[in-house]
Amino acid sequence: MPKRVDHEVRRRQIGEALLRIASARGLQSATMREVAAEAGVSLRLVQYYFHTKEELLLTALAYLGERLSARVENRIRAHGPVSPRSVVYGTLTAILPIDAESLELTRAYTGYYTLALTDSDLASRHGATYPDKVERLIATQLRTAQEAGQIEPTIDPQATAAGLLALTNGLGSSVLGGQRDGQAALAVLTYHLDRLFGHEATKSAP
Amino acid sequence: MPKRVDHEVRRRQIGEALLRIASARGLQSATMREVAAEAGVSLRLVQYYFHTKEELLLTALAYLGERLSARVENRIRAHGPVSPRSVVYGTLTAILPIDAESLELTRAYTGYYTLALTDSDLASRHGATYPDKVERLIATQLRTAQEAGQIEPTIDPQATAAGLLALTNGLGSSVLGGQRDGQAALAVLTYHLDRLFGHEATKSAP
DNA sequence: CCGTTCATGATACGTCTGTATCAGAAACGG
DNA sequence: CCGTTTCTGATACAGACGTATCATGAACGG
Repeated sequence: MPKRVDHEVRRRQIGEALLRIASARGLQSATMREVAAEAGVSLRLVQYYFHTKEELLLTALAYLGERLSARVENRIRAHGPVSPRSVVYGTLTAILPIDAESLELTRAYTGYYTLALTDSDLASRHGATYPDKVERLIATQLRTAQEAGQIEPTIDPQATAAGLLALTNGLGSSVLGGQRDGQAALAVLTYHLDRLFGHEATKSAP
Repeated sequence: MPKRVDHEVRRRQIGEALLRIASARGLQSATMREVAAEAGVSLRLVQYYFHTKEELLLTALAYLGERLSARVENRIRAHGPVSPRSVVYGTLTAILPIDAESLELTRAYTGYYTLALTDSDLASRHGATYPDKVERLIATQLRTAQEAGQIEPTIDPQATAAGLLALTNGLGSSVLGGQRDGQAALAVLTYHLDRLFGHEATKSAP
């Protein structure tokens, strides 16, 4: 039986093509024909690997989630010694659109986010637990930092974690909207982290 | 000359119908036919008052901006004595989706925001100066509060203002996404304002 | 009452969409 | 070489979209 190609590889190629279109021209421009052209395959093949568009949309969303998670983990590992501050910094800067990859990811994510606001099918068929996970991760790190005496004991870790994540998301929106560039957003985020942790600590991070 | 109706009134009725659809079912559901049905008029009349859909979209966006500005001003005036803290609090809570009106406004705004990310026509034909205005307003208030000794002299008003606005926008996104309700978001915002200003001041605000 | 304005109705056109169906070509394992 | 798998091509269909064009009715100022 001549099974030349891995179906999962083809599906991922097509799914990534959709994400590129969603990032560059918006999710409403990601039609079956456009995705086929972007992936360099025929429309017929897209229908071959994804029987319906909803399946393609959901699969690409799963790929997007995987890439986001992988980026967060990579950024955490890349920021040297594993301290609460570096974990929080790595996590939040992974979400912030400061380079080409995070720009593509956040732009595509915004499209899905807006679609999920009105298409309840997408929201129900997709676990929206991602932001909650990140928020809990940060809250845990803040508690650890508090026990280690690295941040003020009077702060509320839960409220602060929610605030930091919301701050980062809001900064990301302003970057996508063209209100400021990624470096300016990173400066604002760094400023707030500096006020939370010691002022001199963040400067040593790359 | 029998000029029975005010054209501006009719245009506003139709434009508001589009905003209701954009908020409830998304901007992609706001077709000419749907808008006509929502406004209770014929499709022909929508074409009569708006020669093209882009004109309708831009006009409704202008109405949305007016309603947002009016809401901010009303909230500022409603929060009693005009202090920097009450102005900042009123401004930010006007943006936060905590009641029916702000929910509709922020939901419609999100649709336009996402559309503007990819349709450069909309972005160019519309002054995106709104967030900048709000940020400058808050920064000014923070400077005033700093001169009056109401907040710490070591904080950066500009970075703090950008952070507060981004925080509020991020909290709003989490409310729309169903991650938390409006009251929880308001609690997080109040917590951060309490840490910025005196802890006992915000409690007196309604 | 008469003419202008406001408004409706039915209908149509061209385009794009997701989806489906035909046939057929290219590649590779046995 | 043969058969299965992978992939393409052309084409079609029904529906929705923005837009346009007909005719026609209702209301009100002069």
